[in-house]
Amino acid sequence: MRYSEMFLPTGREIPSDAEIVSHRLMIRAGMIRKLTSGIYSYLPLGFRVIKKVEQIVREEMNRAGAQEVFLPAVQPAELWQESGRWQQYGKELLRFRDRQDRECCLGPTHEEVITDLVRNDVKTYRQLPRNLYQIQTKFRDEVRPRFGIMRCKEFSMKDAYSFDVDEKGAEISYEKMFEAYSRIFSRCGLKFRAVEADTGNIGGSFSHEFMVMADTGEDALVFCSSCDYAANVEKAEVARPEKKAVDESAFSPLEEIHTPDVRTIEEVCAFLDVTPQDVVKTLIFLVDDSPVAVLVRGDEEINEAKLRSYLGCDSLELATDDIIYEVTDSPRGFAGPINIKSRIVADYSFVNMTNCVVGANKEDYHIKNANIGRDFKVTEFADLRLIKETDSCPRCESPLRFARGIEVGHVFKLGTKYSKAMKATYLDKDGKEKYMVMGCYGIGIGRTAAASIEQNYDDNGIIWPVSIAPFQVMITPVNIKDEALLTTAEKLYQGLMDKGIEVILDDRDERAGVKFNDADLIGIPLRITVGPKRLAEGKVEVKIRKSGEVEVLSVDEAEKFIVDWVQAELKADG
RNA sequence: CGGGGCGUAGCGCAGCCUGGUUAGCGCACCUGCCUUGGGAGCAGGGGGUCGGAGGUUCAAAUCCUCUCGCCCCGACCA
Repeated sequence: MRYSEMFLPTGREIPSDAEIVSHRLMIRAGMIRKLTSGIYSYLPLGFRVIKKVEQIVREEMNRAGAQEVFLPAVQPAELWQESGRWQQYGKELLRFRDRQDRECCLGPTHEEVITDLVRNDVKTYRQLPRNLYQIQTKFRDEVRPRFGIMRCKEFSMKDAYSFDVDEKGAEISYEKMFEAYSRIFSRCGLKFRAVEADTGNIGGSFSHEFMVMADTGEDALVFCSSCDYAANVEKAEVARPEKKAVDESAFSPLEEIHTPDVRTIEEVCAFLDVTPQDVVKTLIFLVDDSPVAVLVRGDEEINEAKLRSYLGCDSLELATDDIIYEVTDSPRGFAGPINIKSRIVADYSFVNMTNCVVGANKEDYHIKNANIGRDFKVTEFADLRLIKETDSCPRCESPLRFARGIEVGHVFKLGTKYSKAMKATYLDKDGKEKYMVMGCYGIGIGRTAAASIEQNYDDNGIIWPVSIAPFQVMITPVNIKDEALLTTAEKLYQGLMDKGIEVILDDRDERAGVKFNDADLIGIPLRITVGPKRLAEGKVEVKIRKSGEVEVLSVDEAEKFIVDWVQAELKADG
């Protein structure tokens, strides 16, 4: 392409509403523009990157035996009612009515549609396994879109769905996708890790997230320093501590203490001169409309994802003051397990606590020397707390490392969650009707592109890996009014295009500095500078964006160098 | 949904507190000259419902009320 003919509005100013590097650079490089909150247009340069990512995804999905389909964005409510998610999904699901007053939604994901499709056309084990995927616009009405296209409402996602005859088959499908994903993100030039993850809204038994390592990532991750355990902190397990023998003779007598206006753990510790390890934190949650008291040691935090998963509930939120009053006969800040009017579940951190401080369920009072068994009963213990730096690996007990990441892909073992709800069955060899076993697999296309920028940039702009670069080469004649320079640049331009190289000829009547800065900003991997000094010797310069290395070559040598270099880079990523 | 901030030219901002010529600056844009290896210089020029509505006033970008939008923090969430 000739730069002079391109729609490529680059900018020098840093957009004031962009917080993270990828967002700023995508705006400045003329890749995207915001239409409204969480909704973006892709300009030609940005769209080329998207297409590159999509192509890599297609190639690897096809290689893994998946087949591409294209499902509707608008979906009828009935399907979602069948799966139960019409109620569960919450406000992120954009619902509306058509002119016949039928309830519809914009698809945030496509389990329902694909399951409906497959149940109608797959009847026998002979038609299984199958894996279908699509690359399509999803709509999720995010509470707070942010970071440009990193978390937006309308976005392009590759979603794949596998259908198998049994768990064993589903396991194989899952492994194939896991491998395909690893290849995809490697080819996109990303440094990533797969981590165990919570299954959230999608459900199912087990999942891995593919995380691009970046400090600006929204997810916190934990890794074992010696074994290969890696997990999202919202999923990370904490080992159950050994239950110590209880010595009831060491129990001190219960003591109710007046603690006016003392509510938080810090206030309790200061007032009673104890440590957070001595205090029981009692949190009241509203779980599918009934209250549940959750106990955790005072220095620990509840992990709501784990709690949600343990309780198997649709909705979970911290209780309002009204509910707290109902359950504890007191305002917020004085809840405790003794005589509380709700179900109690406790985190493992609570197992070995003795003579602890608890709320009295009475305004302005706490109780000292509370003991499980003697003073109250707890029958449910579970791993409910957030992992922290001082914890050790739940698998091998080695020290842990923490880091942040961007979730670019997520693979799920769904089991029969959707096939049961929506009666997706097949007949096995014995003529018996069985539920298909499903998996689903997503990749955020735009997010993958943005994540690449988070990992590859410098003060001057983006540094694309060749595999997803919008163009591979930029030719920069330093002065287009110099006939010799322009002629040489044109010759290179034609020659490289003939060899299948994607190239921009910067034929603008701009000063060299402007062109260099734009080339760096939009991150083209190679730049050929055609200038008078070198051309006098019949040479041009080829500069490698990522290393800054410069090769001085004749025109023919430059062509060959570039073709070879591009091939080598593509091979290295693949 | 709670807390905070911001809406003035394509972008980045000043002016508002303390109302008063024709609403400014930088970048970008157009014309001409000049210049051409890391965002040049000079001269001239175009572009504004000051987010919107209502109100106060002789007079509103400025004060008041309502409203819409955007951003950040939290809550929430693949």
